[in-house]
This record gives sequence, C-alpha cells and structure tokens, in this order.
Amino acid sequence: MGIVERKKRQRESLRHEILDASREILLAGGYAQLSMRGIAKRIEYSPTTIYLYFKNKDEILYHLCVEALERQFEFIHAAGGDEPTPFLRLRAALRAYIDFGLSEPDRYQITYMADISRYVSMASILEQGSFASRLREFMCQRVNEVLIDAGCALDVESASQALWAHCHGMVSLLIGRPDFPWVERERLIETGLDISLNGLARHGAG
Amino acid sequence: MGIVERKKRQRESLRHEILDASREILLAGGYAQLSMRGIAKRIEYSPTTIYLYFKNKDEILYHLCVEALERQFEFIHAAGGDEPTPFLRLRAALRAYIDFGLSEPDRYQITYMADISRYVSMASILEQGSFASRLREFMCQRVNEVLIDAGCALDVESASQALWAHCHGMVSLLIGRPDFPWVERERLIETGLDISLNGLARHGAG
DNA sequence: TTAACTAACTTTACAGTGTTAAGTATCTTT
DNA sequence: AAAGATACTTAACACTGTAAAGTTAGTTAA
Repeated sequence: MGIVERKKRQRESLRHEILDASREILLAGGYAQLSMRGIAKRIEYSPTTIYLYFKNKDEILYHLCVEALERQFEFIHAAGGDEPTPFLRLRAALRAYIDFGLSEPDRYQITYMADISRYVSMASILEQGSFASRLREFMCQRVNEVLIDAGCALDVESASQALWAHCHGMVSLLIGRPDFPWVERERLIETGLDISLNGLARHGAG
Repeated sequence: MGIVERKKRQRESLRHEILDASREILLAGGYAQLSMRGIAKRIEYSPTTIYLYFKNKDEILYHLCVEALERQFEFIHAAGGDEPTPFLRLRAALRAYIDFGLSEPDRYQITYMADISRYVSMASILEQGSFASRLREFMCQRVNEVLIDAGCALDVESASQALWAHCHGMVSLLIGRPDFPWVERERLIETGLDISLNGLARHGAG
C-alpha cells in the first residue's frame, strides 16, 4: 500500500516545514518574533493547521530546543579532544559552552532561558540517549577526569552542576544585559574560567 | 497655593497605588500574571488611566526593578559584616546574593531575567547613587579586599563580574529549571561558592 | 457670572497573541 | 454511489499592550 506511505511522508513533510519555518523565524527575528500566526504565514497554511501537527506552541519550542541541544552537544563534544591534560580538556569544553551560547543566542535562549516549562517536562528533554543527557554525561566525565587527576574529593555531580551554572551565568547575563558596562568580553570569560577551574582543581588541596 | 500641592499629592498617591498593585500582583502570581488590565482592575481604574502615570508597562517594571534592587542591596549589605576575614565576608555576601534570589524569585526575575531592555536602559538603572551601583561598588570592594589579602593580581572588575555571573547562573537555573535533577540544593550552592572563592583566592598563587 | 481652558479619567478601538469548535472539501474505502 | 475518514479553513473566544477620541469635573479669566 504505497498510498499510506505517501500520506505518512506528506504528513511528516509538513511537520518538518513547520519546524523549519519556526527555526527560520527564531534565528532571523529572535524568540519574541516567533508566533503561531507568523509560522502559519510562512508555510502558507492557516494558523490552526499547525495544531493538527503540534499540540501547541510549547511543543514546537520543545523540538527547537532539542535541535539546539543537538547542535550544542556536537559543538562542545568536538572541542578540546586533542588537549594534553584533563584540565585543558575540561577548560576547552566550558569555553565551547560559552562560545556556543554567545554565537547562537537565540538557540541558547530557547534551551536555557525561555519559559518552556508549562507543557514540556525536564524529564522528556533529559530522556535516555538524548543529546541533553549525553551532554550532561560528557561534562561530568570531563569534570571527573580533572577531579581524579587533581586528587580532589569533590562530588562529580555537584561540581559539574556548579560549573555549568557558572558558565550559564556568564552567557545569560552577556546575552540578556548587553548594555551593562562589562569589562572586555574576552577577559571576562577567561577570568571566569580561570576562577572556576582553579577553584575546582585546587579544591581541598590545601 | 495649597490646591496645587494637594493635586500633586493626589497624583503621587495614585502613582504609588499603581506600583503597589503591580508589586502585589507580581509577588502573588508571578511575572506572567502582571498585566496592565490586571493592575487597572486592582486599583479600580480603567486600564488607560495607568498610561497617564507611566509611559508604558516597561516603566512600571523598571520601578519594580529599582525597588527590588534596593531590597537586594540591603539584604546583601547586611550580610557578613561581622565575619573575621575578607574571604569570609565576601563569601557571606555571595551567599546572600544567592539566598535573596531564591527567596524572592519574582523580584530576582524582574531585575535580572525579565526582558526589560526595550525602553529601560542599563544606564538609568546604574545611575550614580542608585542601589544597583551601590551594590556593584560594595561587591567590588569585598572582592578587592580578598584580592589584596591573597596577594593576587587579578583585575577587580573582571573578578567581580565573573563572580556575579557565577552566582547569577546558580540562581537563574535553580529558579528557571526547578524540575532539573539537581543535587541537593545546599550542597550545590556551597560547592559552587567553594569553587569560585577558592579559585579567586588562590589565583596565580602557584 | 459666564465662557474658556485644563486636568483626570473613560470609552472605544486597533493590532496583536494562543487556542478551540464548528464547518467544508477532498480523498479512500466499502 | 454511499459512507466515512482526512486535511484544512473560517469564525470565534479570551486575552495582551497601547493610541485616539470623547466625557466630565474643576479652575481660571473676562
């Protein structure tokens, strides 16, 4: 029965068109520009058609979020693999985290700053095998290597979450308050990383 | 001419009523609940009356933001003054920053996370003598004491901004993603502070 | 004292948002 | 050809922030 297949393909196709249009609007005009009616106009369907393919706007945001996490994971995973020490490998990963956020602010915003929680649970974003959970594991691994290397008794999970928060703080403030009188950006980032990483490696080392 | 005075007072009074209503709505129902029509209903005036007292919604948010910064400054300024060392005094201030954010999430959100930038400039928030600028100076001062005490050559401004970002990251993630599988909150905060502060104090100390 | 002016406030309206319910047209199956 | 499912649209609801015009009451000047 090729017809059923074709229908399925067509359905899948419009689903993708919706996500493509959403992504384009997001990256072109930012998060605030993204509206159901805007998406509808772009794909040349009525606004309510979208609801036949997605439960609501948050479900679209969720898919954009998952996509963004995939890109983020790949960006960070690719960074610093050739560095000689655990310390430098972790540093490269954190630096990549920050660079990703600053170079793709709208993607970053949708994953970490947008108010996405009404319909989308953290659990579904962190489901096993997802890029979010792989990113999390990857980070914990790099942190763990440093902890072992430095002979430091810190809890991996706590340390990873703290470092994540540190990086997120820099990204979100730089994105969200661009007109604050920041020191030179590169210096701020490097100082922030130095502080965090020195604090990690030398923790409990007298 | 007492009449002009009285009129001025009445005008000032309604202005305050509007801000009071806004604050109450914000603290009761959160940022998303705050609407011009909601404020109007609470003060028993028509929605457009508000526009005779405030340019737009952002100007109301701005005033709530300034208020929140005042509270935040006082909360943080009061913390740790009796601690014996610069290190512990800074630690207490950062801890207070985080505690303030977590205990008054809506106030925190409006000052650091809300998209307030269309009409309100950072410059007006940081104007000389404002609580925002006093908070900033206070933080730099405590950081500076630690830097001097530890004989560390880090730039005060960079270090302060980095530490601020670290704390903001923890607060904003804990507020914004409450359903993430965080480690026990107290442990996370303490670990984050340990890392940041050890990294600061031991920076460049071999 | 009456006419002009002004200040305070409301009504109406516009353009936008997410979303639901009902209706239509087309395509598939019996 | 009739029945049923699928895909899509139109109309509508309940919101949002905000601008323009209209109303009412109070103040001032002739």
